[in-house]
Amino acid sequence: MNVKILCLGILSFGEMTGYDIRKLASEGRFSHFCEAGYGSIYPALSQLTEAGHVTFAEEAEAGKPNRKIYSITESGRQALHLALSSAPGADRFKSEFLFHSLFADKMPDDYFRTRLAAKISETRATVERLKSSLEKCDHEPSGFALGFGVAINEAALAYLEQYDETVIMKAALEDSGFMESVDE
Amino acid sequence: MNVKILCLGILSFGEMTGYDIRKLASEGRFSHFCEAGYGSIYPALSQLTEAGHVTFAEEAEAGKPNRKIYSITESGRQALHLALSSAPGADRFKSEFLFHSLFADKMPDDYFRTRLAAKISETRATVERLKSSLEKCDHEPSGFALGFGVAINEAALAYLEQYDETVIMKAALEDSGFMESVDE
DNA sequence: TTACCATATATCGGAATGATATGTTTTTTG
DNA sequence: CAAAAAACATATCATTCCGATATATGGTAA
Repeated sequence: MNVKILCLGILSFGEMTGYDIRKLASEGRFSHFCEAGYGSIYPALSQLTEAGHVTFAEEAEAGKPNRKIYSITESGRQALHLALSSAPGADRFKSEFLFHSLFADKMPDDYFRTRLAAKISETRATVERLKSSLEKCDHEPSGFALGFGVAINEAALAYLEQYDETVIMKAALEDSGFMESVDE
Repeated sequence: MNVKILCLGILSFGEMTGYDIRKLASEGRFSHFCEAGYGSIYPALSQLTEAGHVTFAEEAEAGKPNRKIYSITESGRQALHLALSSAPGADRFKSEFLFHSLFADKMPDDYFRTRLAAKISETRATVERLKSSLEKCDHEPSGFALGFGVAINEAALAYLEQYDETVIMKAALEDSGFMESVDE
């Protein structure tokens, strides 16, 4: 998901600074399906300015250095429209947690249980955050995207919680010496 | 998710070529939570060889150019263990589809419906693929990861299908002129 | 008052992405 | 059966992206 198109898309909702764009993209209401840091946003905005797809008004208040408020141009809207016209690339999910979990059997006993617990509370927090964003949201397309986020995170949470219970049960059975008496 | 650690992790399951690693990472049973192409795997393997974390046996059969079968070394296992010891980074989900969907109301009528339909069949295929992998899988940790993939993709599918129905209903109502008669 | 956090811009090295080049073997299909 | 397509296998390269860091100010909490 090209950062330039991402910037154009976000700016199509209203003018703002590069700082604001980063906030929306990596903390705000778009952050559950995209990600972009300063290191990609500022260069993207420079290139977009050069190409005439955005312009900025420099605000030079007393003391404060400079504050560039970017806004999308007509040519920028056309570029965005063009990008939206071709089919979107495939979704991609990356999970270091799942990667780590592959080696659960080669790591200390508490390894997986600790990570699972952390993941559960993290996911719970994500669900809460997305739900409250969804409640406040009056823009239908954003609501659709937020709803998607809620749906998959709730499913993830349910899966992890269910797994957690079976793990706890297993551990209890092993501790009580029940497994050995059955296995051997 | 560092490609070097990814390679070490995959090689910890058995020796194989760079080609095989790419296949597992971007088509195989790990591909639903990671992604790596030749452009990152081959350099990673070179660096890992230099560092002594992997070694390779060059197979020079008649005609065939070269086939490097990589295997992890003891130092590689230690490096992997070390990487696994620190907490995993946050999961990240990127969706061009959701990004595109943000602009549904500014695009032609059939725009969103077409993309939604495509996404639904794509997701259905993903669910099927993951489920069949899960059935064949006898490695418990991999089963956990696959189960996670099934869970979130099934949730995504359910969400999209439900949304699709409401979209179809709305379109039908609008076409029949029902909406106008109510709205005005 | 000292530290810390939010605002805001910007750069830089290292890493990853995506496409492409090259060449062989195996499989499919007309 | 031959031609075409797909799979096998390594490798590089330009562009893009990531993560950390530098800089500077104003507000707020310890």
